[in-house]
Amino acid sequence: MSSEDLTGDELVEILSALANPLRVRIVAVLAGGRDYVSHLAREIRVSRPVLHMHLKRLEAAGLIAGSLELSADGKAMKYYEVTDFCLTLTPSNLAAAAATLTPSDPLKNPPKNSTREENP
Amino acid sequence: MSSEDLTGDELVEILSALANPLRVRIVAVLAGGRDYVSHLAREIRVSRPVLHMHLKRLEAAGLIAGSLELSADGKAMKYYEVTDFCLTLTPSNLAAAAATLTPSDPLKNPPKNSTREENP
DNA sequence: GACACCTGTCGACTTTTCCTGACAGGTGAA
DNA sequence: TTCACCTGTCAGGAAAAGTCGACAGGTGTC
Repeated sequence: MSSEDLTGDELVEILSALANPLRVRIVAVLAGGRDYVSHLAREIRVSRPVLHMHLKRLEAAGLIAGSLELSADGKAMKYYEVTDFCLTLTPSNLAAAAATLTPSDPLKNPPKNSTREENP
Repeated sequence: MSSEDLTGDELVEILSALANPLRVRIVAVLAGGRDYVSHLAREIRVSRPVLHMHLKRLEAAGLIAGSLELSADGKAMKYYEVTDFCLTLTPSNLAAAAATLTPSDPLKNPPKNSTREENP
């Protein structure tokens, strides 16, 4: 996973996934070895609902990957591990990514007063 | 500016500064050349108060630098330009940064039900 | 004087993010 | 059955982020 292969939106999603101390810590722990949700929650002292949300966010960004497995005694365990990503952030790199950004979301701008269309 | 020189908190600040489409676009425009606030606001179609906030955020993260100058006709112009940063994000890199994170903020956890310390 | 341009800040509003507590299901062991 | 462990989800509220409009100051030109 390299910086050049990403669209601007994907890059922002990755960056906002990493823009949180707790999520950085999650990635850090998983970088030391794969782990399952409940154990990870005890490891970093957070509740499982919170951890579950952050794991989903990290997985959606493609930074970690989860797999549901069955342990030796038949219990379902969801193991997560990091994907070996490598992003390089430089001004020119960001400029290239910005060129592929969604153009300022026409979905959420106009519902205000739209009196500018009659005056080009 | 390299990834290894940063503390975990600084890294999170940089990441959260970049975790926004508008701010990525600001950096992208400034990567093409320095610019002053009002012109930049027209360039990317945002109001000046909004742009001002985002510029402060980017400057606080050390990604851009502003300098107040006087134009030829005596007007005060605040020019911003990008600093040539270069961050590399990898799992091991994040693990190293996580080791220097502020330890989960003891300032904002306890103010819930504290039946043990009604008398400090 | 009025106007156009530049700089900044303030309060109020809406939206998003984050956390909590309680809930649902499942398995195996005492 | 009861317990301990595993999985997931839901509504509710607190905090932060983002946006908007109006305000303050400055300069120079018509």
